[in-house]
Amino acid sequence: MELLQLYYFKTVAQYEHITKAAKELSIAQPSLSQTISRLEKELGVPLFDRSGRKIKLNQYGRIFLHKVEQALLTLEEGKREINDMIHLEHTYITLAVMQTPIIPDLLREFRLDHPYVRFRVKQPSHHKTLEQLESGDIDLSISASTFKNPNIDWVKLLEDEIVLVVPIGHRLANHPYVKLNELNNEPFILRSHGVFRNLCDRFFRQANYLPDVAFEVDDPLSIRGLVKAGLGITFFSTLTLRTLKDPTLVPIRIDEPKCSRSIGLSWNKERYHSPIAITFRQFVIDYFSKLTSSKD
DNA sequence: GTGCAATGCCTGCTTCTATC
DNA sequence: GATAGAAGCAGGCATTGCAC
Repeated sequence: MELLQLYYFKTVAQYEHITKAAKELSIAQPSLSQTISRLEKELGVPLFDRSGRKIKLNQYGRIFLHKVEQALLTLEEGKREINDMIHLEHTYITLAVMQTPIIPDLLREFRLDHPYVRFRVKQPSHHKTLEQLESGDIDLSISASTFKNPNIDWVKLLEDEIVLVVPIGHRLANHPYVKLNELNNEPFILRSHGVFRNLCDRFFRQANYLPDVAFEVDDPLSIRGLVKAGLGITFFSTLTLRTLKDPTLVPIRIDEPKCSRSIGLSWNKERYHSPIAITFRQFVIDYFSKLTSSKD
């Protein structure tokens, strides 16, 4: 069995059409037909059901295709691993991150010691992040989400407290603590959708409190602007507030319910990770560990 | 009639083996 | 170790057979 046969089989399986697959592979159709026949002969079973002019992957073909894809992927990863060893200075790390101002600081610190590393930073949805972790399109994800997938490893980086934020001079600005259900129709400015909005809605449900959502905004900068303009109050994570360092925004801790989220690092343990991606992974864990201890 | 998969035969390349 | 011939194999062209 040869690698070429496997590439050819994969292409035919994708198209379920020998002529189109041959065109794709830039070889003659009879040649491809024979290659598939030889492969089937070697395996001792047909990989396709032939019906007239049509060929369709059968149960053996589907099982074999799955194994072939795994084998070809492993070889690709092997090539990538060797390439990484040769061209360390051109290594890319692809990162999915939540919207938080701490990420630029994290990347800046890492690049002080590793200036040759290039980053691709994405902000995909929860669903897309899982998809791309599975496919290996992203190396790591830093987010408040966890993924229900046995191949995805997750490490908690920190517990990020969520606080209420009011503008300076607000009637609540002098309160060290508040209870959510004691807010008395304060207008809220919230994200229109997404993970953080879902989190806020969960807090409201826990407090059995129906909020007056005056503004739903996509952009966090706009939320900040609206709060500063005195148009409402909002939730911020303490992590975000620490990096914002904005004296016109007053954080108030929420006494009830307990409002926080777990920020974690996720990666696909079944996929190949370049040495520099593994170095970065450990750097992120250490960075957040230091951040947590400095906060205490 | 047309389109498509399969077959037969040929060519060229690679690998193996024997010989020097 | 180098070289020449044999064998095996992949792929191309021409063609066939079959389904639509």
